[in-house]
Amino acid sequence: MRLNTKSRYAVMALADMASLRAIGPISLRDISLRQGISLQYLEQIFLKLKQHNIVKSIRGSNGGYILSKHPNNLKLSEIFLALNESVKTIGCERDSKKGCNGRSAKCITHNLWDELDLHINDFFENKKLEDLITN
Amino acid sequence: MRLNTKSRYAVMALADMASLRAIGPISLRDISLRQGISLQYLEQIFLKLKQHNIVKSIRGSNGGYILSKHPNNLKLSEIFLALNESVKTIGCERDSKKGCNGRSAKCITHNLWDELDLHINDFFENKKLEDLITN
DNA sequence: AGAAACTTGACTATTTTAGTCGGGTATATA
DNA sequence: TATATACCCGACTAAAATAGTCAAGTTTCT
Ligand code: FES
Ligand code: FES
Repeated sequence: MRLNTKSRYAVMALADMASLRAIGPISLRDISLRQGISLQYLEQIFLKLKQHNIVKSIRGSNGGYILSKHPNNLKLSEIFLALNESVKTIGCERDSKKGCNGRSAKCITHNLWDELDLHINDFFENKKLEDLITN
Repeated sequence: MRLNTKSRYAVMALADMASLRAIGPISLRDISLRQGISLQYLEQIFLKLKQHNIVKSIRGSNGGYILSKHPNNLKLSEIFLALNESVKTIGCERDSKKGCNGRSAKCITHNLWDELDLHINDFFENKKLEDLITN
């Protein structure tokens, strides 16, 4: 069970931004250099972050991105949501009438995976971006 | 972030066995039919479960598998361990001197993933197989 | 003897991941 | 206004992981 790099890099990049406590925009190029993440990969990631209003973009020379919210107010769950990295340890399609084994009823372990998902989501709900840079 | 089918099936199959509360061995063929899991895939899974002493095998006709422990005493973490399904959401190699970005220091998010791993492992440590069949 | 059931290694199709490539568009500044 | 900087975005791809299947056993019960 592992996290994908997009989600990890997103958190890394945003933590990088937050730790600067900058006023103006921060360019992806700088984040790329500081964090060792491919610039073009960062662009993919920030496209989604922008669509979910986690960052705002400023185009053109001297442009870059700024955080839409104060790090104290940005839950990690919002970041994961933006990247479609849903926690879905479960086997069955969530809305389907059929269970994970193609039968109609929920399987014997269904509730377990539901609980696990909740447990993991709790973690992300209770972590703020600020928490990453203050200790 | 998803669980692989081997781990899910392992828990399903063991829960199936536990819920029978049988005295004698239970054949994979029966589990396969009841739970809708490929017999040959189950064989792969039970090989590992046996190697980790979670089940014992009885060969020959009327053979099958029996649980090595009472379901009340079998933590889910043991099952995941048996299938090498370690929780490793982290980016860097755990023992390496280098961080996830190839640099020497730990990255800004390293502690976060460590905490997440602990959080998830807690869940598995505190769940017993018995918990799946009593409610 | 024959059937049931475990044992094991090798193989493979599919899917997912982790990116790269290439061509844009917008804007600050000289 | 020229130019460099930096965001924008769809398409593509190599590599790895996943989710199995296949084949050829061995053991033991009846
Ligand atoms: S996990 Fe939902 S039916 Fe099996
Ligand atoms: S996750 Fe350990 S150094 Fe980045």
